[in-house]
Amino acid sequence: MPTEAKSKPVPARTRPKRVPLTRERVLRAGLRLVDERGLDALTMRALGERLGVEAMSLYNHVPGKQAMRDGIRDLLWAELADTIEPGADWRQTLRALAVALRRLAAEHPQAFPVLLAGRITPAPGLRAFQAQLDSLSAAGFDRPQAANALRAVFGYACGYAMIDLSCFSVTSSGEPGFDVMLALARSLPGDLPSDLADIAREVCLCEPDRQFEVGLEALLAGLDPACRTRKSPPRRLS
Amino acid sequence: MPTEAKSKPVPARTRPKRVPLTRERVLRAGLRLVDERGLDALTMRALGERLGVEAMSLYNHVPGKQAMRDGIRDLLWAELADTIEPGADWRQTLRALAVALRRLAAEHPQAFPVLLAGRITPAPGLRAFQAQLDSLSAAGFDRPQAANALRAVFGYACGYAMIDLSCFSVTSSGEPGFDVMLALARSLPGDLPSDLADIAREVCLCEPDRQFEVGLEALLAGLDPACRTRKSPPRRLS
DNA sequence: ACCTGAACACCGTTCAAGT
DNA sequence: ACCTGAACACCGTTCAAGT
Repeated sequence: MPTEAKSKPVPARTRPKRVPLTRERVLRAGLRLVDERGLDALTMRALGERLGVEAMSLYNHVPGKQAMRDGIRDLLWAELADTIEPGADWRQTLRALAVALRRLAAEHPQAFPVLLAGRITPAPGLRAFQAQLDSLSAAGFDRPQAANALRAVFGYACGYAMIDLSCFSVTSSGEPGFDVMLALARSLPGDLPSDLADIAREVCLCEPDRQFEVGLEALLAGLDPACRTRKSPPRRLS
Repeated sequence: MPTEAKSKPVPARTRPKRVPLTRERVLRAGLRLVDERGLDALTMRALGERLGVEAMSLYNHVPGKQAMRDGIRDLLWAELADTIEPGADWRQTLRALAVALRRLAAEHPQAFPVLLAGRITPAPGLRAFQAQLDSLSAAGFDRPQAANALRAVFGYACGYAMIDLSCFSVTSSGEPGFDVMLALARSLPGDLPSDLADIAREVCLCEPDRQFEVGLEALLAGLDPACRTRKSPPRRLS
């Protein structure tokens, strides 16, 4: 750029460039704030400070705090939708939804609960649901069956992920390492009877990654419409 | 009682009797407040008013607001534990846990999310888990298998219940009545493309009560240790 | 022992004023 | 068009003071 140092003096202080605020930027900073310091730390003033601006400026881009929470929720839904990779058959498609949900929870441990806070699923989520339902329809599910299967898998994955969060806040990776044991021990209240502490350990230290899939496969098998037409599953002897 | 109007004058105004405040009473009023007006409405001042007392008095019974939320969470766990009716075999036991969870969500639509808010399950919940694990052990599950089955069913029921809450905030009972359709239509944002509105209707209006059990039975079938020892489920032809 | 009034720091939100 | 200062009502919490 030859015309660089021409017209304006550009006073030596190359100030932070004044990146303009925008709804998108505000919401994204809000999500980061929640992820790092928890939902209670999401404060107009704290968020303003993080963006180098007074709290009142945020109202130029987001109508209020409730709207900000809704916006953050929409960000999560969008991230979920972008993360689902379409599968070849209905099983793959539902599996992809389930693992995307659990990955979302792992990446936003503190923000994840707001995903389900609203009363209705926002548009990006509905679009993802649409793709799921279409895949199920193509595989021979009628529409109500498809909606049911979607609900069941979505619920399973969500609930499993939330339990991960309340047990494995430290780490959600494979082996029950020594550090996890230690962190768990520290987080148990001191006055807990030792038999109950054992229970807590048992429930927390099973292999969540593998077992998540065991349960998921069980669910998928049970949702197969080919299985559900026959009334009693056991083999006939004739 | 013959000695009734004896010693004290009992001045005509039979005042509200001054029921003494207590930790239990404070927490229970807090739960009711959350159920009626939402988690954001849980305020020391509002709760004090409801109890006929200034906000600061609450600190004599509960150390602070976070402790109050924890206490409310413990109330929910206790109610869950009291609501589970022990079953004859492991299937019945897990079923009972699942339906108790979903009933809890239906009875405390606004408070239910705080059940999973904490980092660790409180004692009444652990005791319920203990009973579940014992039942599973007795049925031939080894301990890790038992913990896995518990996690899977708990997660499924929780997640399913949360979806109920975000769809059926109006009513969660059987038939998709006209009022539900109406309420749903009202809660959909006006600018939602009509094909996405159709998706929302499909997902919300399936028969959640019946389908909850379909998914649950599928899961239970898949968790049966008798099924999981064989590697590939399809029948052998020999 | 339990409740209260006054006080402090902090929060969401509004609005007139700046540029 | 976007940001700010001052202001208001409300919140959590502390503490000395009442009974």
